[in-house]
Amino acid sequence: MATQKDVADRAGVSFITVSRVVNHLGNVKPETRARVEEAIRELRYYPNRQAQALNQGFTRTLGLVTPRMFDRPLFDNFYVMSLLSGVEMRGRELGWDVLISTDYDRRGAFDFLRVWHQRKVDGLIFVGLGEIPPQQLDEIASKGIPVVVLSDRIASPAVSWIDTRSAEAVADAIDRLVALGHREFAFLGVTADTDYNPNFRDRQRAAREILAAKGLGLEVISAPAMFDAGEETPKLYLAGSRKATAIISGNDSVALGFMAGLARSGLECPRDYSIVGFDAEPSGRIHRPTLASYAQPLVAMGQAAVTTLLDRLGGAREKVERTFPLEFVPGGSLGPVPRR
Amino acid sequence: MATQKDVADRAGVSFITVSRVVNHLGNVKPETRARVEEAIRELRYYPNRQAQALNQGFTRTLGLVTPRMFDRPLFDNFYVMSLLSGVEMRGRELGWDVLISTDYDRRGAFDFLRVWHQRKVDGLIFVGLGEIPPQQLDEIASKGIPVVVLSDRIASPAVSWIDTRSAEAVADAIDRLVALGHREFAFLGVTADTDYNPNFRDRQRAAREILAAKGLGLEVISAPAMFDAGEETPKLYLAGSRKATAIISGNDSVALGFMAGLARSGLECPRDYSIVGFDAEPSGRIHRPTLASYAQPLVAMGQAAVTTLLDRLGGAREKVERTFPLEFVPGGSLGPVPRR
DNA sequence: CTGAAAGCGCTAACAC
DNA sequence: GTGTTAGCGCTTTCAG
Repeated sequence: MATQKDVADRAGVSFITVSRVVNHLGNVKPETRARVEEAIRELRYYPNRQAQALNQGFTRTLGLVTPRMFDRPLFDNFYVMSLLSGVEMRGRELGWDVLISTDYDRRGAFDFLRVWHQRKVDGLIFVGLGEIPPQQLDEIASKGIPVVVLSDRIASPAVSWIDTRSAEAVADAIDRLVALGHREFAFLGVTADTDYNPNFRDRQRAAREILAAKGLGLEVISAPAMFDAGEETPKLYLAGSRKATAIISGNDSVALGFMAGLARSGLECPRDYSIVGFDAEPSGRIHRPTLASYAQPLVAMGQAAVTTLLDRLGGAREKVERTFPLEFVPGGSLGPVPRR
Repeated sequence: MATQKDVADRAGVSFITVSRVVNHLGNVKPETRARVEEAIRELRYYPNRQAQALNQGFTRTLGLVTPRMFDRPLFDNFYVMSLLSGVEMRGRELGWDVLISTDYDRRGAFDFLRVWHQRKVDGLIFVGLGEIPPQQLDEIASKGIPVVVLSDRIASPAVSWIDTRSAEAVADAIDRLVALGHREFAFLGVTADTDYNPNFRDRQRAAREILAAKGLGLEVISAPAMFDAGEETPKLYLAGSRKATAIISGNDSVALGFMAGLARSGLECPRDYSIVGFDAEPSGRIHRPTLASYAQPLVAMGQAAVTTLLDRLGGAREKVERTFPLEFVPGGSLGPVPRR
């Protein structure tokens, strides 16, 4: 592990000259520079970022924080994975590494800010956090911790956020379904995730409001957990007194589980009901019928989070609120209201 | 950002006492300890890991290195995502954070070891690297860089690895297909990825050898890239003179693309051909027919990589070679050989 | 143009 | 039991 001192010895200069060469600053005679650069190459010297960080106060690392990223490692990660892709891509472009910080504890016990306090990262991107405890929000504000939240709108003036315009998409979905003759709507959610997952919460709320404005109601079918969507939500649907013909699902994976469950009871889509999801994940393209859905520019959102965070680290103080549109992805899961 | 000194001032002791309390070592009078602990809580003091790392020489962070993790951010990440899940879970359990390090450059230009050289991490887990340039292997060996490779078998005595027993699964698949009467086999690969992706390479090689031992041949159908599998491999298959009835696909996502492509030409599975994949990803369960596949214990492999790496960091010097079995996941994509 | 000194926050070794 | 000194590798004054 070569240090600046080793390089300096080899090049016959003092270590401070090495520092200048490495950081491209100060006046260094070209030939001195050349000698130093050669020594750097020979010794495969890399600046020790721990030491740089200790000195300069920043690490060029950003933290991606989520309390539940991997609690279903094999299933519902299309969403977070795509965001992570965007974060990682833009970070790499700009020379920043990404540290992943997760936790499996109950919400309250999860210290979202740990890696920042430890000075492992300079700023934080929160994903899928649901509610941030007020105490931690206060701390973010009082200490000026650079935080950008993905996929939720945070009231605190200290926290910037990036979100999608879910309500627009929900309105679009309802228009399409109404045009097909549907009048009985249900929202497919997950109990544990609905108060946890801001996307589900926003979509459900938007559906209720938009339908109410049209004089229509919204039944809510919530499985106890995302994982049970294929088992429980179909049962709940079948047990209901009146059966909605138009289903808006919190996301695609819940929708696909639901469709599979109903198929086992002989209910087919779009013959017996229509359904639309969110995320436009690849599984929905493979399913028969294909699942109508709303694609979110997740990679672009991850990239925007990095840009926003680095602006903040660069000195920008204003809160940033940025929304992205969703795009309808047609599918065979939408059809005319069944006669009955 | 409170430091040990701040805590010390508040508790009326010297900073070294704070250090002792934080690290639970040395003799500290219980009441002194209590006062210090209170000051720590009041000031929300966290040890600065940069400084600790500089001093102790380690960071309690490990690097997950892949040169191509996100170059198809939206599609073929079930595999890497699951490995990452295992790495992250086990790391968290043991108090280690995970730094993601990727690159989009051509292989040769990618400096796999950068984050280690920079002392941002203590050890590295490589995923999906294909070939590691000999020069970097030499450096790993000569500098004793702690590296564990996931999903490939590295000859270098300096590098431990974790892999699956692909050949066993290929043999099992061939047995099943032969039992169904199939005699004409093809391997579905990806040109760009075959010499890149050790899994594809191993599976193709195993298929060739096992079939040769039975006196059977293997046609190879390789799309130019993973992304083109749904466009190009069906064309290549249809253009071939004799059509294999038994297809072994490098992984599930290529298989699903292939099936969709052939369906457009009126060829149906399992009526016209049988196909088996690898990874057992959720999309294959959703597809009709369901895709027979081989599940890999990816999360467990990621966990094993962390354990192996930490053993190494703890002083273990022996190279570790560990293999995991694959498990057959039945599917409707296997059927008797078509009469023709 | 180059070097010497100080200090980032922390821990290890050695006093008292 | 507690404090002092030195130093991890680097950058930032300030000198020469």
